[in-house]
Amino acid sequence: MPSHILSSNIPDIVIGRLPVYLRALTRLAQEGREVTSSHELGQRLGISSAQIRKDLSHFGGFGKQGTGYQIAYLVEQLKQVLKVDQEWDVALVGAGDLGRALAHYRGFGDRGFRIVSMFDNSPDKIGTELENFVIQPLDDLAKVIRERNIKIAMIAVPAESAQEVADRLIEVGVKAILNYAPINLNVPADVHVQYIDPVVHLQRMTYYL
Amino acid sequence: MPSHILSSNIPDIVIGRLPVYLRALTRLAQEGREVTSSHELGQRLGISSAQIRKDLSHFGGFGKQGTGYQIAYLVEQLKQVLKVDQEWDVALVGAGDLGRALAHYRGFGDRGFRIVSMFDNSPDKIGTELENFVIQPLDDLAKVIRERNIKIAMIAVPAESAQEVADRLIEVGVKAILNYAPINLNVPADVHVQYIDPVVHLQRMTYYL
DNA sequence: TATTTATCGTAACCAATACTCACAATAACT
DNA sequence: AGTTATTGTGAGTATTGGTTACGATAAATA
Repeated sequence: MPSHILSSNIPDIVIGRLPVYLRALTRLAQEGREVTSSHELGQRLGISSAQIRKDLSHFGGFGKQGTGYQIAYLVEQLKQVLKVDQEWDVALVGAGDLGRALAHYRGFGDRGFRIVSMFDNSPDKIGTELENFVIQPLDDLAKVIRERNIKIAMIAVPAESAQEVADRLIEVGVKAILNYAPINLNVPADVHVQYIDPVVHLQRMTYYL
Repeated sequence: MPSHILSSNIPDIVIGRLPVYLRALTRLAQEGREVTSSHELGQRLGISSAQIRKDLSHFGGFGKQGTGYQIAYLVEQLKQVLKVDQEWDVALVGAGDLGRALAHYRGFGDRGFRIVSMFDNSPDKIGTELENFVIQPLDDLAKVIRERNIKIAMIAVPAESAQEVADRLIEVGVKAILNYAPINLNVPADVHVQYIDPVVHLQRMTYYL
């Protein structure tokens, strides 16, 4: 077992690829495959086989020379590394079109996440039932998140209120935020943020057209 | 004017930051500000001022020593660089929860994009009116995209059909794809893809929790 | 059993590059 | 005229990201 497992100096870019590997492997498993190789996986993902082997080797030797990788086993190991071998409770703030689409999305459950509560401050939305929970007022946010010890939240509110929502989330212990609001958030160093802004993503491509 | 403007060897990572600068600058303008500095912008975005100046210098000198950057002018210039000083027609494939949320999203118009047609293959969705267009059958995809010369598409269909949809889009000339389906797409080198998978983004953070 | 083929894990290497630092140049303000 | 603020960029550095190569191992085959 490599010593650097604990030292946590593994490049972010490597961590960033692991979920993609995991997704592809899960899909392979769904297709009925039991074994794969770094070559095959690389081909599917447009990544060199060496890169994949090196990335994985940061966390241990998951394969067998001559044979390849047992898919089920590798999936299990990657889930452990990414800490998604458990189910995380997630709070969702904002019940607009996007918030509701996220609430309906069926893809969270089997990949490690479960939306357990949803907040909005619009009177006509509060109290509405959606999936199996009720939309709660923003004022209950602190209480609920503290009680359930929620560490992950998704922000789907307008840009104007996003920073304030983030501040409140962080104050009560949230450490990871998936931000759909088209604005940069200022957060302490120990809080992680991922941004999803379709326009930014589109604008990253138009340059090359 | 630097000579390397044309040579197009500007690192992707730099291009990737420009939309974020643009977004922050637009916001500053909305707040009524007229001038800003690399320091201020950097502080807002958590980036060093030197980095911002260097990024911008790839494309020309947009600021004034001693004064800073005229926000309106810099916005205009960045839009030009990113080619979003025009409005791009975008096709949207998939009219599920997510597709409909995207169709309703008001944030595209003023940032360079306009969804002009929407496709689905479910009989009960085809023909439905949504915003100001009618959901069309997938079989019309080629015709419409060719006619309108659409270069950008968003994919919001299940993983199973995403690759096939991508293939059809590419065949009729689409060069940029924003893929919401949780699967990797195989595309030719001249086609650009950006991925949005909330679960992948969440899994990139759980590692650090 | 010996040989061939497939594949992993990793050491060594290389090159890109990403970012910082420092400073001259310039503008505005006092 | 002097002070302060700020840009644009040249130089330098460290990172690091990725490739290549190869020994080790496993399975298949002759």
